[in-house]
Amino acid sequence: MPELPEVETIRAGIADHAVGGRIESVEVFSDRAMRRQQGGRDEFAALLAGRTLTGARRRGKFLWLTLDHEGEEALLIHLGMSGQVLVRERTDDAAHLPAHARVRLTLAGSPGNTGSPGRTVELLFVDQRTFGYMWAGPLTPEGLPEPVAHIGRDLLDPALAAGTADYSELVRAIRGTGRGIKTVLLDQRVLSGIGNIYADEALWRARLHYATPAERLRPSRAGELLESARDVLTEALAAGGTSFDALYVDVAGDSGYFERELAVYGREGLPCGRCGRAIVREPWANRSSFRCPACQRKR
DNA sequence: ACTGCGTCCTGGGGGC
DNA sequence: TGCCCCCAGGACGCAG
Repeated sequence: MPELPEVETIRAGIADHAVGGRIESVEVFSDRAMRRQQGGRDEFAALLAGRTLTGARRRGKFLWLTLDHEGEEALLIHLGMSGQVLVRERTDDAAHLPAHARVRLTLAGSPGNTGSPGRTVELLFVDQRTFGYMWAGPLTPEGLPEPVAHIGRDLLDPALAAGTADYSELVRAIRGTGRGIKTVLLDQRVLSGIGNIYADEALWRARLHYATPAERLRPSRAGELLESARDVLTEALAAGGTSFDALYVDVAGDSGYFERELAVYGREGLPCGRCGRAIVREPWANRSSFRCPACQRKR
């Protein structure tokens, strides 16, 4: 399930294997993947045709590829819960497209920084559960695609290094609400990139119960939680992301290896790595939360 | 203004 | 063995 580390892995893969390519054709197989595009698939295709991919950027779970005439327009990708991006040699046989292929871009020119110029590759957006989408359109003056304009910075953004003004503002924002701390961690407007898996992992590291009212955290405690979250994201990124059922793969089709590092998520009944108590799974906001009942008490 | 809940979707797996 | 229901979840829209 793609959260920040998985999306960053994909961003880096696209930078290596697709940026520099010129979009020769755009094939949209699913209107649902175009649901954020006002003008639908025709507008999407018209905007992209002939453009060259100049860079791959990310904020939280949002990934976008800048287009030539830098600073003006971009191709946005959100992976939802099951989205993948595959970049591979172009195949003519449409029957060999993966199941759930939603969009295919054919890239010519000089795609990637490792291959030889003149080859042709395809960038496939594959998404079984269809919560993901693509969108093409203008960048705001801040350099963000319009659907990203309201999304907060993420913990790998240098602007959120500990001690910066933005970091202090983030701590204030977190403590400025009585909502449960996990709800705040998942609010992409406050802080982006964290989903259900890494929220539970960060809370375990910080020994916090998910329902703790955010306003009850002292600034130092909020800071500890943020550093726990930053650590878990960084470690997961180093491992290439988390994968459970092959729904997530990187651009080459390889799965991540962070699953084995998880302390609580998906580990109901297994011993806590700190105290040995059995991890519990509890219904939370129409989903599940995993925690150690001893290390993360409700107080 | 702010919060929280329902909704979209698919296929794998468990239970009967 | 077969069928049905549940479950996973990101982000947004809407109700209160």
